[in-house]
Amino acid sequence: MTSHELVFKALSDPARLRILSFLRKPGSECCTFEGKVCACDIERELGLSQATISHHMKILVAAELVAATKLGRWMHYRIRSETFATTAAWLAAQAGQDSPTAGTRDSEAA
Amino acid sequence: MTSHELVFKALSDPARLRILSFLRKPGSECCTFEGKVCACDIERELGLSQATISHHMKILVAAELVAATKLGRWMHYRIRSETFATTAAWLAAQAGQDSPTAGTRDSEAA
DNA sequence: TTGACATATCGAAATATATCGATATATGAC
DNA sequence: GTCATATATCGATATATTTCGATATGTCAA
Repeated sequence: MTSHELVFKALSDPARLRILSFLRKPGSECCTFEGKVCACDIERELGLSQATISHHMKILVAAELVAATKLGRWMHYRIRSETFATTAAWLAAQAGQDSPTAGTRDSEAA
Repeated sequence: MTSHELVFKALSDPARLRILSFLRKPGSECCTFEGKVCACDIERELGLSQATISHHMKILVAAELVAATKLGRWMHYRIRSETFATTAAWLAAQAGQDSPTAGTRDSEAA
């Protein structure tokens, strides 16, 4: 599985999209620190079990959409903007004719 | 399922990524016409059954990543660049602080 | 060390997805 | 009309994913 595939798979689940949205604008919950959010906050926000949140976070971290830091007992998570930007650039290249692999044919008219 | 979710789910399968790549640079196959590619070409290229290709094309069209046109007995497909561009822009907005829903907190340091 | 708590992992159940062969539908040729 | 061909749909199977409760691991406090 390519890295882009990993990212797209990570983005194709509603629970994980909610997690990412929450990471961008968390409330003022118990464990939140410097814009990083702990797993317990996400669990409360999403209303899913602790095991399920842990599973989703693992997928988001593997896709490099989220960075994880352990602070004592707590895991703190934050968005990894670089990955969003890289993926956006890849998609934009797919939209245009600017990819080095393109050029043999015109597949774009509308 | 949101439209972005549909797109990401469509992009998270290796067969469909191969189809999109082929649509961008098809060979000079039998049914290809004006940069549009027929289902039989994709079937030959991917080495999957006709039923499976039909299934994947339906998903790509539903996600609006591909446009389909019926020409006689043939379905002709082409990339829909707008959707790639729109999705790229959405991802870029997720990466930055420029979303109107953001701003209450700093979730970006690296 | 013991106890409490945050998170990870395990095993299982429910649901979704990818894939195929078989068949149905639609279109062009005759 | 009948036949051949291109694609769609159906039904089945294999695999993957989401979710949970239970349990393990790791860390802090006393």
